Amino acid sequence: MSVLPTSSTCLELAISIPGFVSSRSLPSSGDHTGNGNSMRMMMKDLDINQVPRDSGGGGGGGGEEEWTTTVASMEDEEEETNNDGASGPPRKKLRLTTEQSRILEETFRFNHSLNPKQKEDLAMQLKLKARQVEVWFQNRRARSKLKQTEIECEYLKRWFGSLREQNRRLQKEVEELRAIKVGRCDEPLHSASTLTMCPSCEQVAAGTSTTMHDIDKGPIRTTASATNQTSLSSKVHTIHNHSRHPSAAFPHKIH
DNA sequence: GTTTACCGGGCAATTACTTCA
DNA sequence: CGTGAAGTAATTGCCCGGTAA
Repeated sequence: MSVLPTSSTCLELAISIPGFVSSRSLPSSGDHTGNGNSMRMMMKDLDINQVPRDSGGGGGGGGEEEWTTTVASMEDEEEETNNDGASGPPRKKLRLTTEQSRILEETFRFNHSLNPKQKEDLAMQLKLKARQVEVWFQNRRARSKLKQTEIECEYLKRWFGSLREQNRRLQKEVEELRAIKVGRCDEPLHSASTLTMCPSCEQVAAGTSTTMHDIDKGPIRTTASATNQTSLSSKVHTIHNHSRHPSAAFPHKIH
Protein backbone atom coordinates (compact mmCIF):
# COMPACT_ATOMS: atom_id res chain seq x y z
CA MET A 1 0.00 0.00 0.00
CA SER A 2 1.21 3.37 -0.80
CA VAL A 3 -0.38 6.71 -0.36
CA LEU A 4 1.50 9.28 -2.28
CA PRO A 5 0.47 12.85 -2.17
CA THR A 6 0.89 14.33 -5.57
CA SER A 7 1.88 17.54 -3.98
CA SER A 8 2.60 18.66 -0.51
CA THR A 9 -0.12 21.22 -0.52
CA CYS A 10 -2.83 19.28 -2.13
CA LEU A 11 -4.87 16.38 -0.90
CA GLU A 12 -5.02 14.68 -4.22
CA LEU A 13 -3.71 11.19 -3.84
CA ALA A 14 -2.13 8.57 -5.96
CA ILE A 15 -3.32 5.44 -4.30
CA SER A 16 -2.49 1.84 -4.79
CA ILE A 17 -3.71 -0.72 -2.35
CA PRO A 18 -2.60 -4.25 -3.07
CA GLY A 19 -5.34 -6.69 -2.41
CA PHE A 20 -7.93 -4.02 -2.09
CA VAL A 21 -10.95 -4.82 -4.14
CA SER A 22 -13.18 -1.97 -5.05
CA SER A 23 -16.85 -2.70 -4.57
CA ARG A 24 -17.33 -5.90 -6.36
CA SER A 25 -20.94 -5.83 -7.38
CA LEU A 26 -23.00 -6.54 -4.36
CA PRO A 27 -26.69 -6.06 -4.01
CA SER A 28 -27.41 -2.53 -3.05
CA SER A 29 -30.15 -0.95 -1.10
CA GLY A 30 -28.40 2.31 -0.62
CA ASP A 31 -27.72 4.65 -3.44
CA HIS A 32 -29.95 3.40 -6.12
CA THR A 33 -32.44 6.11 -5.59
CA GLY A 34 -29.80 8.67 -5.02
CA ASN A 35 -29.59 10.11 -8.47
CA GLY A 36 -31.26 13.41 -8.67
CA ASN A 37 -33.22 12.46 -11.67
CA SER A 38 -35.83 10.56 -9.78
CA MET A 39 -37.32 13.82 -8.60
CA ARG A 40 -37.38 15.21 -12.06
CA MET A 41 -38.97 12.04 -13.24
CA MET A 42 -41.57 12.27 -10.52
CA MET A 43 -42.39 15.77 -11.56
CA LYS A 44 -42.53 14.89 -15.17
CA ASP A 45 -43.72 11.34 -15.40
CA LEU A 46 -43.61 11.28 -19.12
CA ASP A 47 -43.27 8.12 -21.10
CA ILE A 48 -40.28 9.07 -23.11
CA ASN A 49 -40.40 5.87 -25.04
CA GLN A 50 -42.93 7.78 -26.94
CA VAL A 51 -42.47 10.81 -29.10
CA PRO A 52 -45.02 12.99 -30.75
CA ARG A 53 -45.89 11.60 -34.09
CA ASP A 54 -45.92 15.10 -35.45
CA SER A 55 -42.56 16.26 -34.23
CA GLY A 56 -42.64 19.49 -36.12
CA GLY A 57 -45.97 20.94 -35.21
CA GLY A 58 -48.11 21.35 -32.14
CA GLY A 59 -45.88 23.58 -30.11
CA GLY A 60 -46.74 23.00 -26.48
CA GLY A 61 -49.93 21.16 -27.06
CA GLY A 62 -48.59 18.39 -24.84
CA GLY A 63 -51.16 16.08 -23.41
CA GLU A 64 -53.44 15.67 -26.36
CA GLU A 65 -50.76 14.79 -28.84
CA GLU A 66 -50.74 11.38 -30.37
CA TRP A 67 -47.74 9.40 -29.17
CA THR A 68 -46.09 6.49 -30.74
CA THR A 69 -43.68 4.11 -29.15
CA THR A 70 -40.25 4.39 -30.61
CA VAL A 71 -38.37 1.81 -28.61
CA ALA A 72 -39.43 -1.20 -30.53
CA SER A 73 -39.25 0.51 -33.83
CA MET A 74 -36.02 2.38 -33.34
CA GLU A 75 -33.83 -0.54 -34.20
CA ASP A 76 -35.76 -1.23 -37.31
CA GLU A 77 -35.47 2.36 -38.34
CA GLU A 78 -31.78 2.33 -37.55
CA GLU A 79 -31.08 -0.17 -40.24
CA GLU A 80 -32.89 1.90 -42.76
CA THR A 81 -31.64 5.31 -41.79
CA ASN A 82 -28.07 4.30 -41.24
CA ASN A 83 -27.71 3.68 -44.89
CA ASP A 84 -28.13 7.26 -45.92
CA GLY A 85 -24.69 8.58 -45.19
CA ALA A 86 -22.64 9.62 -42.21
CA SER A 87 -24.93 12.44 -41.16
CA GLY A 88 -28.01 10.50 -40.26
CA PRO A 89 -30.78 11.76 -38.03
CA PRO A 90 -29.71 12.94 -34.60
CA ARG A 91 -29.45 10.18 -32.04
CA LYS A 92 -32.66 9.96 -30.08
CA LYS A 93 -32.30 9.35 -26.42
CA LEU A 94 -34.62 7.22 -24.41
CA ARG A 95 -35.80 8.48 -21.06
CA LEU A 96 -36.98 5.77 -18.77
CA THR A 97 -40.23 6.19 -16.94
CA THR A 98 -40.25 6.14 -13.16
CA GLU A 99 -41.85 2.74 -13.24
CA GLN A 100 -39.20 1.36 -15.60
CA SER A 101 -36.46 2.84 -13.46
CA ARG A 102 -38.01 1.43 -10.32
CA ILE A 103 -38.18 -2.07 -11.71
CA LEU A 104 -34.65 -1.87 -13.09
CA GLU A 105 -33.34 -0.66 -9.75
CA GLU A 106 -35.26 -3.34 -7.94
CA THR A 107 -33.76 -5.97 -10.21
CA PHE A 108 -30.31 -4.50 -9.83
CA ARG A 109 -30.56 -4.77 -6.06
CA PHE A 110 -30.68 -8.53 -6.31
CA ASN A 111 -28.64 -9.04 -9.43
CA HIS A 112 -25.94 -6.81 -10.79
CA SER A 113 -25.78 -8.62 -14.08
CA LEU A 114 -28.31 -10.59 -16.01
CA ASN A 115 -28.10 -13.71 -18.08
CA PRO A 116 -29.63 -13.56 -21.56
CA LYS A 117 -32.89 -15.08 -20.42
CA GLN A 118 -33.33 -12.67 -17.55
CA LYS A 119 -32.40 -9.83 -19.83
CA GLU A 120 -34.96 -10.87 -22.37
CA ASP A 121 -37.68 -11.31 -19.77
CA LEU A 122 -37.00 -8.00 -18.14
CA ALA A 123 -36.91 -6.27 -21.49
CA MET A 124 -40.25 -7.74 -22.35
CA GLN A 125 -41.71 -6.75 -19.01
CA LEU A 126 -40.48 -3.19 -19.43
CA LYS A 127 -41.30 -3.00 -23.10
CA LEU A 128 -37.70 -2.23 -23.86
CA LYS A 129 -35.13 -3.87 -26.05
CA ALA A 130 -32.77 -6.36 -24.45
CA ARG A 131 -29.91 -4.17 -25.55
CA GLN A 132 -31.37 -1.24 -23.64
CA VAL A 133 -31.68 -3.31 -20.51
CA GLU A 134 -28.11 -4.45 -20.99
CA VAL A 135 -26.87 -0.91 -21.42
CA TRP A 136 -28.79 0.21 -18.37
CA PHE A 137 -27.16 -2.46 -16.24
CA GLN A 138 -23.77 -1.59 -17.64
CA ASN A 139 -24.20 2.07 -16.83
CA ARG A 140 -25.71 1.26 -13.47
CA ARG A 141 -22.70 -0.86 -12.55
CA ALA A 142 -20.45 1.98 -13.61
CA ARG A 143 -22.37 4.48 -11.50
CA SER A 144 -22.25 2.17 -8.54
CA LYS A 145 -18.54 1.74 -8.88
CA LEU A 146 -17.97 5.44 -9.31
CA LYS A 147 -19.89 6.20 -6.16
CA GLN A 148 -17.94 3.60 -4.22
CA THR A 149 -14.69 5.04 -5.51
CA GLU A 150 -15.70 8.51 -4.45
CA ILE A 151 -16.46 7.30 -0.96
CA GLU A 152 -13.16 5.46 -0.74
CA CYS A 153 -11.31 8.47 -2.05
CA GLU A 154 -12.93 10.64 0.58
CA TYR A 155 -11.97 8.20 3.28
CA LEU A 156 -8.37 8.01 2.09
CA LYS A 157 -8.13 11.76 1.99
CA ARG A 158 -9.21 11.95 5.59
CA TRP A 159 -6.86 9.16 6.54
CA PHE A 160 -4.00 10.88 4.76
CA GLY A 161 -4.81 14.10 6.54
CA SER A 162 -4.73 12.49 9.95
CA LEU A 163 -1.49 10.70 9.13
CA ARG A 164 0.06 13.94 8.06
CA GLU A 165 -1.03 15.58 11.26
CA GLN A 166 0.34 12.68 13.25
CA ASN A 167 3.59 12.89 11.37
CA ARG A 168 3.81 16.59 12.04
CA ARG A 169 3.37 16.05 15.76
CA LEU A 170 5.96 13.31 15.82
CA GLN A 171 8.46 15.40 13.91
CA LYS A 172 7.96 18.09 16.46
CA GLU A 173 8.48 15.65 19.27
CA VAL A 174 11.66 14.36 17.66
CA GLU A 175 12.95 17.89 17.49
CA GLU A 176 12.20 18.37 21.14
CA LEU A 177 13.93 15.14 22.06
CA ARG A 178 16.94 16.07 19.98
CA ALA A 179 17.12 19.35 21.79
CA ILE A 180 16.98 17.57 25.12
CA LYS A 181 19.67 15.15 24.03
CA VAL A 182 21.96 17.92 22.90
CA GLY A 183 21.36 19.77 26.10
CA ARG A 184 22.55 16.76 28.04
CA CYS A 185 25.66 16.07 26.07
CA ASP A 186 27.80 16.66 29.08
CA GLU A 187 25.91 14.28 31.27
CA PRO A 188 26.75 10.57 31.40
CA LEU A 189 24.82 8.68 28.79
CA HIS A 190 23.73 5.93 31.13
CA SER A 191 21.51 8.07 33.19
CA ALA A 192 18.76 5.57 33.79
CA SER A 193 16.87 7.99 35.87
CA THR A 194 16.22 10.22 32.91
CA LEU A 195 16.12 7.88 29.94
CA THR A 196 13.86 4.89 29.70
CA MET A 197 12.74 2.62 26.93
CA CYS A 198 9.34 1.46 25.92
CA PRO A 199 8.58 -2.08 27.14
CA SER A 200 8.95 -3.81 23.82
CA CYS A 201 12.28 -2.16 23.10
CA GLU A 202 13.36 -2.92 26.59
CA GLN A 203 12.83 -6.59 25.90
CA VAL A 204 14.92 -6.43 22.80
CA ALA A 205 17.60 -4.48 24.56
CA ALA A 206 17.69 -6.99 27.39
CA GLY A 207 18.77 -9.66 24.98
CA THR A 208 21.56 -7.55 23.58
CA SER A 209 24.29 -5.39 24.82
CA THR A 210 22.48 -2.25 23.76
CA THR A 211 22.48 0.28 26.48
CA MET A 212 21.09 3.24 24.71
CA HIS A 213 18.87 3.88 21.73
CA ASP A 214 19.87 6.50 19.34
CA ILE A 215 17.04 8.89 18.83
CA ASP A 216 17.24 8.44 15.10
CA LYS A 217 17.30 4.69 15.20
CA GLY A 218 14.84 3.64 17.78
CA PRO A 219 12.30 4.65 20.33
CA ILE A 220 13.41 6.47 23.38
CA ARG A 221 11.54 8.02 26.20
CA THR A 222 12.62 10.80 28.38
CA THR A 223 11.04 11.71 31.61
CA ALA A 224 10.28 15.01 30.04
CA SER A 225 8.37 13.65 27.11
CA ALA A 226 6.83 10.97 29.24
CA THR A 227 4.84 13.65 30.87
CA ASN A 228 3.14 14.14 27.58
CA GLN A 229 0.04 12.10 26.95
CA THR A 230 1.74 9.47 24.81
CA SER A 231 5.33 8.62 24.25
CA LEU A 232 7.04 8.75 20.93
CA SER A 233 7.53 5.03 20.97
CA SER A 234 3.94 4.28 21.69
CA LYS A 235 2.96 6.64 18.97
CA VAL A 236 5.28 4.93 16.59
CA HIS A 237 3.80 1.63 17.56
CA THR A 238 0.36 3.03 17.18
CA ILE A 239 1.17 4.23 13.71
CA HIS A 240 2.75 0.93 12.82
CA ASN A 241 -0.32 -0.87 13.92
CA HIS A 242 -2.83 1.52 12.46
CA SER A 243 -1.06 2.30 9.27
CA ARG A 244 -0.63 -1.23 8.16
CA HIS A 245 -4.07 -1.81 6.78
CA PRO A 246 -6.00 1.37 6.33
CA SER A 247 -8.07 -0.08 3.59
CA ALA A 248 -9.33 -2.78 5.89
CA ALA A 249 -11.08 -0.14 7.84
CA PHE A 250 -13.19 1.41 5.15
CA PRO A 251 -16.26 2.42 7.02
CA HIS A 252 -18.67 2.70 4.17
CA LYS A 253 -19.30 0.23 1.47
CA ILE A 254 -21.71 0.77 -1.32
CA HIS A 255 -23.49 -2.37 -2.22
C1' DG B 1 -2.83 -31.74 -25.51
C1' DT B 2 -2.05 -27.37 -28.07
C1' DT B 3 -3.21 -23.76 -31.17
C1' DT B 4 -6.30 -20.75 -33.55
C1' DA B 5 -10.46 -18.37 -34.72
C1' DC B 6 -14.75 -16.93 -33.27
C1' DC B 7 -18.21 -15.29 -30.10
C1' DG B 8 -20.41 -13.14 -26.24
C1' DG B 9 -20.10 -10.40 -22.15
C1' DG B 10 -18.04 -6.86 -19.34
C1' DC B 11 -15.74 -2.62 -18.79
C1' DA B 12 -13.62 2.07 -19.57
C1' DA B 13 -13.87 5.96 -22.11
C1' DT B 14 -16.45 8.81 -24.69
C1' DT B 15 -20.32 10.92 -27.09
C1' DA B 16 -24.76 12.88 -27.37
C1' DC B 17 -29.07 14.09 -25.70
C1' DT B 18 -32.25 15.99 -22.04
C1' DT B 19 -33.40 18.67 -18.25
C1' DC B 20 -32.85 22.16 -15.02
C1' DA B 21 -31.10 26.31 -12.68
C1' DC C 1 -34.31 33.01 -24.35
C1' DG C 2 -29.54 31.34 -24.14
C1' DT C 3 -26.16 28.83 -21.60
C1' DG C 4 -23.59 25.77 -18.72
C1' DA C 5 -23.80 21.89 -15.62
C1' DA C 6 -25.42 17.55 -14.39
C1' DG C 7 -27.39 13.19 -15.32
C1' DT C 8 -27.60 9.37 -18.16
C1' DA C 9 -28.70 6.58 -22.50
C1' DA C 10 -25.99 4.96 -26.07
C1' DT C 11 -21.66 3.97 -28.76
C1' DT C 12 -17.02 2.42 -29.44
C1' DG C 13 -13.11 -0.25 -28.76
C1' DC C 14 -10.63 -3.38 -26.13
C1' DC C 15 -9.95 -7.42 -23.22
C1' DC C 16 -10.96 -11.95 -21.54
C1' DG C 17 -12.91 -16.52 -20.98
C1' DG C 18 -15.30 -20.25 -23.19
C1' DT C 19 -15.73 -23.28 -27.10
C1' DA C 20 -15.46 -25.65 -31.41
C1' DA C 21 -12.47 -27.00 -35.21
